[in-house]
Amino acid sequence: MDQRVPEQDASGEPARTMRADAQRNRTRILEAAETVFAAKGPSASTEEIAQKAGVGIGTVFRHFPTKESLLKAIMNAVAVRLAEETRALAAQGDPATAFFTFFTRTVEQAAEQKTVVDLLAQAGIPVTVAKPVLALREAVEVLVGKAQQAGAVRSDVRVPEIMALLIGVCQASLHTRLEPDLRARTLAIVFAGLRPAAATG
Amino acid sequence: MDQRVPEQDASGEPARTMRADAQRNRTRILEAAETVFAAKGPSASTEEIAQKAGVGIGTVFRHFPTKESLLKAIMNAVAVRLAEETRALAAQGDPATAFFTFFTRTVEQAAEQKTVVDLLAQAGIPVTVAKPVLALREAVEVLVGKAQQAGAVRSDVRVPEIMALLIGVCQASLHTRLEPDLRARTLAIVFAGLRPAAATG
Amino acid sequence: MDQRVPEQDASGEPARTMRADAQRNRTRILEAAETVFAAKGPSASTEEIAQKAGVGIGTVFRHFPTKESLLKAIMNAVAVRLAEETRALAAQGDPATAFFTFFTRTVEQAAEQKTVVDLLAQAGIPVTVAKPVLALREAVEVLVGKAQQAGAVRSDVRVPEIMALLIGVCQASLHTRLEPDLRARTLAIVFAGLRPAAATG
Amino acid sequence: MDQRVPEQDASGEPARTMRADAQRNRTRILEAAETVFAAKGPSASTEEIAQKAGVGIGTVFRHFPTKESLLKAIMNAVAVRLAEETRALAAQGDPATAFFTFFTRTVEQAAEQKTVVDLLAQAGIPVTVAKPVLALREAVEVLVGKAQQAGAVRSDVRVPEIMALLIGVCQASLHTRLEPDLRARTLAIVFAGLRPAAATG
DNA sequence: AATGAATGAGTTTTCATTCAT
DNA sequence: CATGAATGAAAACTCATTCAT
Repeated sequence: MDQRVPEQDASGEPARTMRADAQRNRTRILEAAETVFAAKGPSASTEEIAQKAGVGIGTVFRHFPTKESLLKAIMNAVAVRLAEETRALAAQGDPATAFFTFFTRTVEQAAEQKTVVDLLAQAGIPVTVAKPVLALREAVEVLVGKAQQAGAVRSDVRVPEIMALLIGVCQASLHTRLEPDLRARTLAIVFAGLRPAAATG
Repeated sequence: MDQRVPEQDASGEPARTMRADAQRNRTRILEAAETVFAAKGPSASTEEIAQKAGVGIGTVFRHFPTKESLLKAIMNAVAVRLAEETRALAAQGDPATAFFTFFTRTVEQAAEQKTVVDLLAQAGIPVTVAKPVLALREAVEVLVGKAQQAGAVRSDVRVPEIMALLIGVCQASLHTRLEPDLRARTLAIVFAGLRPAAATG
Repeated sequence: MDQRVPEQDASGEPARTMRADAQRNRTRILEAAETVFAAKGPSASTEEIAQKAGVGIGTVFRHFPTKESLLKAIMNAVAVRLAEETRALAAQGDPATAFFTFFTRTVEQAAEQKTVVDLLAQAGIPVTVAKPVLALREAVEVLVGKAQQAGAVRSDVRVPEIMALLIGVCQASLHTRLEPDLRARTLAIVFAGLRPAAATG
Repeated sequence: MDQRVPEQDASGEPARTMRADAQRNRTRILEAAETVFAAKGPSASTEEIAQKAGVGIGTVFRHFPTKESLLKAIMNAVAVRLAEETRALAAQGDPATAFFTFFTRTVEQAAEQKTVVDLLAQAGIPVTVAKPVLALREAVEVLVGKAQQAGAVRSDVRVPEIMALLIGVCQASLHTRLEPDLRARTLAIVFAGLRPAAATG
């Protein structure tokens, strides 16, 4: 009677084999959590998330025994998505542009998503990061590497400081709340700093 | 018969004329609050602050009728301090260096002080900021102006994006927690982006 | 699988379909609240009510998100009860007696119940009263109308002043605390004032 | 150096011999308390009273060691005033009218003064009433006695029920908030009940 | 004697987490 | 498994009362 689903995950670590409805609930909770946390930050109440997901609060806690675990799960989910996008960009044509496009796009998303910022903050710390977050980090490394080979990014900069800048601008973007113009000018400075001196002169 | 103290302020707006002991307590509360908020962020409990300040909780609420008002007061206090430091730097010798010194120093402080970050976040938003925060903003403007006249900063960058970067790097610094090396490399990129292209080539 | 109870209400507005235990708790809270408020007035603490009801304080606030809402709920509950009693009296035999019986009985209850008094006070004010309180007001109107048709109450008195007197004597009764004799003499005066002059002479 | 004042009291029990300024403060506190309690009921904060009186809160507590004692003091003060007015009415011309005038006037005052109501409530209870309140009670007795001798009030009614009615109508008047018309009709019923049957027919 | 700052117990309210249904 | 009711430990805030100035 229990229709098991082989787990496609793509949304956090747990879930080995799950009843179909449980799987469905898990997804809905994650989606709701992402929306709510994105809007109100991590202090949003679990109850609200349950409501938005259309499940009882008990169900939320069955899937994620702790609020913190829920937070981690959605970070991972976002990480997976971002990593995918990043890999897609890396696979595309122009290596010189790809990295800057990624950077810009990420900051734009962050302007509306507290979650992305927190996520990136985690990716910046090399300790105890879950696999999906590491995957993101690696995808970025690839992107940067190609950009450097293409001469679009100075060869002496390394990934950690790029992540730091990415996080920083994302967070600043959050606070400056959607001022596309200002965002562009801020990015321009960072990009100027990343490009080889020759490329600017 | 009530020995009054003329109030030196430099630490928040209120307090016209205050009994000496009240003044003392107010200061201790602000210090405690700064420490605690710096360590745990604004969700730290008022009770803890009272304890650290060595006063009853009622005393905290007598001085700051709302948690938010306490938060604002310490933001202002930090702003006053930062603004003073900034002005001092501006008055000093080399305009070409002063701005970069300020930027670096502020980021270093932020690495340990959540408060500074939140404060700067406020300074970045031009809406309804208290006077001390505005004062800080203006002090930065002066500093940047001088650096531009000295040819140390590109003349087309404006203060808002500089504030955005400052906030961003401060916040990133908070998350990367005390990695002086990484911090230096991150700043190097930003500074490279700020300097005129000619200066680099 | 959640045995629902169709709700008989008669005790406040909310609660569409409720789990049996929740229904039980709701009732117990209302009873406790009525007792406690009756004894100590509306400044009694919610905690005490929770204790008397044998539930955690959280449960009280789950059912009544505000102290005020609890207060309103019990007023409504009492109103419902009073209105029912009043209608029952109106349906009974002698219209000439029914009204006076109602008046006397209500005052007797009030002698022990602060709540009833406050409730009646509400019924006396024609502004924004909840439905149950209005229902009570209407039930009284019927009762008075019949008494007037039976010639037991002067035809020129109207309901508002009767409510005012009812409230007044109830409140006085509260303060004079259980002096049945004095209560009777007080009511005698009011009743004499309500009866047609002819009936007295 | 201490200019003592022989105490004219008229405002509560304490105060044997007092420095002139202390006496002044005491009076101002009582006045402020009466205003504030009248407006907000006994739950008004002592701090507010101190402020309105223009004294420090410590001063209030020096004069009235307990909030309750302050409450009692102002009740007494009002009682003294009422008793005086009552005696004045008794001394005047028409005994048949005096009592009804007193009743009406008192109710009118009560419509705006919570204090008067609470005071009268106390007067209704024969236990442990302070002297001034007793004085009021006696003044009313005189008034009623004269009205009865003049045949304006039934000879079988006694003071306690009259006090009960007075309290009741006062309180109702408080709740019905200043509806002069309704107040008049309510009083009419009570007065009809108090007058001898013959007088009505 | 006056002042007003300090105190801390008490009150309302929220929310993560558990558990009976 | 799902549900949502129950729980109770905080947390913010109030206020009568005390006490140093």
